Amino acid sequence: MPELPEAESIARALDHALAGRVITKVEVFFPRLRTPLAPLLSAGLPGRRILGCRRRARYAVADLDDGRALVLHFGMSGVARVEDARRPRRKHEHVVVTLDDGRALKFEDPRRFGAFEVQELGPDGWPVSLAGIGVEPLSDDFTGEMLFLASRGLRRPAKELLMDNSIVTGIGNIYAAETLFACGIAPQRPASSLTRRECAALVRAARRILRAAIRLGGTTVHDFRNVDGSEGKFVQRLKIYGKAKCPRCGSATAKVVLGGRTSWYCPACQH
DNA sequence: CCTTGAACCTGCGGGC
DNA sequence: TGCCCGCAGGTTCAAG
Repeated sequence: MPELPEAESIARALDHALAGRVITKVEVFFPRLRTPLAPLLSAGLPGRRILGCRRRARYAVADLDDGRALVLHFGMSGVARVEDARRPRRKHEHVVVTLDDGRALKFEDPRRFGAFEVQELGPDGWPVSLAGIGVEPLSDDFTGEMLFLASRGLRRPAKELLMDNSIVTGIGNIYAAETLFACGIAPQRPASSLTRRECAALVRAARRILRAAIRLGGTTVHDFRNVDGSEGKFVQRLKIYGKAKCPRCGSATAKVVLGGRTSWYCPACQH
């Protein structure tokens, strides 16, 4: 479900809701998500205070007062909620972390592609499992030149370049499509065919679109919900993802499957 | 190394 | 109404 703007919205809301709270109880209701959940039960979490929550890539990282962190990934259908602990459990609520204020952090994920782990922080201050992932698209490290260099020698489609987490993190199927449309670049163009100028334009467009999406609380197409249950309003700003007609020229959009993902584009505007 | 495809899951909407 | 098919904001691993 979430790409970077959705994960950012969740992490900000969790920071507000969880900072300063002490964990009183941890329950799991399914053996595993993407990884086993049993380690949560033997991690000695009750009594630990949560310092705050931040985001890296599509992960929400809730720091604990003992140098470890809760690391959440939302897969395709994961939802985090903070609500009254007495509220009855939903069908796919797999993890419930009860807090000292009578509320609970609840992780719901029907498809179970998500993850909920406790991890040590590495020397860089981030959970060890996040080492080696690509640059943050909203950081100064994401530049046209960097993207251009990464694209050299790659025959893979330009869209896969934008979605490759080992290069740049957090741009998923929706925002890759929107970024390519904004730049007039066809998603199936080989990455190696991108010019310096085009890479610079892609970087500018991606940053602008991601920032706007964060401002609107992300994009809700199907399942995504913010921590308070609200929907992401950027869905109203989508120009090409899921659209039948191009908003720029009015011609019918086309779909192509790249890397197993449906990719919308305008054959008239994107080359 | 690079690229592709499959695997991991449930739910929902459309067609018959 | 019920069944089958295709499709959904992601990640990872194996094989060519």
